[in-house]
Amino acid sequence: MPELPEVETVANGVHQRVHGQTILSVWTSNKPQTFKSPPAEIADVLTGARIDRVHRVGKTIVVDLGRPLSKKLSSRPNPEQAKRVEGEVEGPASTQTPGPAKNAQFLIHLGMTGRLLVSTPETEVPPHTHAILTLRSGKQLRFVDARRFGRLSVATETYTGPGKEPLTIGLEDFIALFHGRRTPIKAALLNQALLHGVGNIYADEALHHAGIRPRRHAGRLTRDELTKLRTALQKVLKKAIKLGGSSVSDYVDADGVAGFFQLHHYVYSRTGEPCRTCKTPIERIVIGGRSTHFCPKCQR
DNA sequence: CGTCCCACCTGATTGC
DNA sequence: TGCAATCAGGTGGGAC
Repeated sequence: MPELPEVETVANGVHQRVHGQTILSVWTSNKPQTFKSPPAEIADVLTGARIDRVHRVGKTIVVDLGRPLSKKLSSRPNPEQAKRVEGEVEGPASTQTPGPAKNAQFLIHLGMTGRLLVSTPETEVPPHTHAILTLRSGKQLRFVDARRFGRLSVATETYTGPGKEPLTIGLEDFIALFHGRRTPIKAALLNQALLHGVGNIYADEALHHAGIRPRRHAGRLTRDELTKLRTALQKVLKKAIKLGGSSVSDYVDADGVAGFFQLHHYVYSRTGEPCRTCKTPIERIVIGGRSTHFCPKCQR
């Protein structure tokens, strides 16, 4: 489910629930595909770290980690951690507890079905759970992902994502992204190396709002059309974030996905239904292997 | 290098 | 009802 608005909603919800807390222990599943960094490294970096901030870059949830200054971390000492910390240079070792290097980050990509849940330990662990972080408050942060397209990793350098942020990119930069590209504009919008965060739903919705056919070559769109497209994209994403804020809170509680489908789509998943603007039936085609929905009358 | 296409997975829905 | 085929909001790698 997760495109930029969903990921932002989840990140904000998780931030509110867990920021400032220290990670006491980490459990990971044995499904190697889920882990882009070795599970042992993830556990090593996370254990003892403090969650300073949870935010979003593109479609990735970024957890900024810090090292708590305090004395007592865990009741059970961990020899591996102790060894690693000795080797670190910064700060007086006596006041540092184990944890990541400065500016370390925990990166979570939800893939198609990934969920981040904040649960009590008593809550039954759902099927397809791949990571559990136990926090000092006693709560657990759990990563659950049935389809296993999601990915977990740690980074030591600040993660900036593969492309530009759709919400903040300036007009000239936006126009330049598409210059000379022969690929359909729909495919270009999905290319995370250009804009990161835009997925199938919001690409279709933005193109409809801008009145542009999804098969148009990106490089042949006029300045005027690209100006409209940027405005439409930002408007659609912002509106979805606003709606998501209230309806997706369940993502981080117990039961996941409830509610986000209330979103007011104009074309996505509305094949054959009347266009909300002109009543013409919405058409579905395939571009780059992705289903694509548009109004043949409103979009040219 | 840019673009296309498929594999990677499980589960929900559709169709026979 | 049962079961197989189809489809799903994402991405990375190999083919062209």
